[in-house]
Amino acid sequence: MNGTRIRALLARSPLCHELPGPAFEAMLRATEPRTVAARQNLFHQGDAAHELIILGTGYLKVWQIDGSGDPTTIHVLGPGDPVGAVAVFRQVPYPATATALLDCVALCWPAGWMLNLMERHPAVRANALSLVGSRTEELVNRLREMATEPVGQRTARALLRLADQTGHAVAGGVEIGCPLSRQDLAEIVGTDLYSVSRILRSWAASGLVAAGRLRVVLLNRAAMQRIADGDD
Amino acid sequence: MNGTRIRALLARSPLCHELPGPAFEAMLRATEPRTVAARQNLFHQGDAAHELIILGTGYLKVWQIDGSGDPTTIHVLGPGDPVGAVAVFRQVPYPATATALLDCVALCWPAGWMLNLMERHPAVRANALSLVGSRTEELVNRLREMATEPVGQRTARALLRLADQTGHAVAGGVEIGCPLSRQDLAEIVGTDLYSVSRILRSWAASGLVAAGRLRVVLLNRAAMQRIADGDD
DNA sequence: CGCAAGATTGAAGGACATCAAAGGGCGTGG
DNA sequence: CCACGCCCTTTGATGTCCTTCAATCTTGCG
Repeated sequence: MNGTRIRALLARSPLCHELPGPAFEAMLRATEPRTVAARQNLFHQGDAAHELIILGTGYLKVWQIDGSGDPTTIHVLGPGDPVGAVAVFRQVPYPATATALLDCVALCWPAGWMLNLMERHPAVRANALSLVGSRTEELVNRLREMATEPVGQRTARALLRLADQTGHAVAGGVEIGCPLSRQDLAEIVGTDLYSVSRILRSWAASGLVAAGRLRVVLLNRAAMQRIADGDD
Repeated sequence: MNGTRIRALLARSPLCHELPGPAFEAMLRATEPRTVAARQNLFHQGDAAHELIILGTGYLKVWQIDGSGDPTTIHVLGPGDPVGAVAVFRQVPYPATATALLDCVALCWPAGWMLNLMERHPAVRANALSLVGSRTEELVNRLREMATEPVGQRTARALLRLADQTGHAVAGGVEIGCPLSRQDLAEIVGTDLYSVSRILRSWAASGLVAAGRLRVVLLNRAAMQRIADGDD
């Protein structure tokens, strides 16, 4: 990842919005890029939040494991997304584990450096607040869906979100941009891999999606949206 | 609610932590207390967030309704808790409805006044950030529980949270401090009132709780904690 | 006393998780 | 280059937890 691309990425990052020029340049100079191979962890649930991370390239999932060993995926994040920023700003340990779905480049800043920047530039804190706010809003939606909607509907929502976030156009539809197994999808939706497999299969049969190994292509967005909205 | 009590309440409020004395006094002077009768709404999903609210007395629930009319309770809030603060700071409409469970006194400040205070005092924004952060952490936990745990376990967790938050000691146990019907509990747990009724009844039979009309008393906290932890 | 709101209980059915087994792709190493 | 093995995926059978529907009971209050 070269300097020009990093600059462009950072300029679009929610944390740098309305950041004064000199502060932005300082961030650019201070970044410590780090590569993480697919399936490796960027950090682990319980680790001290030493550094602020903005994902440069690749995709990762942020997930938690509960008392009985059941994993749940909280977020899937892509280029430009801050990772674990809340923990850094609150100065608490990471509440979840971040695992690379693909080889990733992570832009890192030491936590102390970033807190210092925040003290000197209110815009950073304002951006952090608005970032956390929008994440919270999404979590509330997920919670409501989990509480009230059946598995099929939640799966449709997950695919639509992933398509918006990571999708790229292919012949006839939009392909989810990161490799997700049925198990991965199950951990996002809150079910098991068997249910996901059956649902995808039935949608494939009716031409809604094309499903392959670690791969899903959305073929009919409108119909998927209707399912997500509960208009079975 | 008299001035002394308001002062004490505000001093303990997470939003006022480390707020300079003069700013604190200004907040005290600027507050516009408002009473809200039980079952009335403080604000409604979609309303413009034109005031910041800190609950003075009483309890309220913050809830959303989904496309098919199914309600979900996001939070139960009590004295000292900010209500809808995220929407005010982000300057977006309230994403949920706040309904009083009891007669309430709400301390209100015009949104503009509060945003101005925030511009002048970084501590306010810092407090807002840490508040949203902790709410987010709780939401993530709720999401994980909703995704992986059975109804009984989630109900146990809800009762424990409510006891910690609103409970007061009574003969033999801790009584939940706000009146919640089986339907209310169901909307918190993510199930229906019939399941809640059956669960509470079976727990009452084994001496874990005492359940009455709009009333639950936790009689055996340790056993309830074991259920919440999945050690059936 | 009677009504209304809340709570309980039973019966029935369905959606979904679980268990078990077998069927593909893909990379790797022989 | 082929074959082996691993991981991902599919599919069937089975069971159960939970929702749904319907009816009755309880409690507090006007």
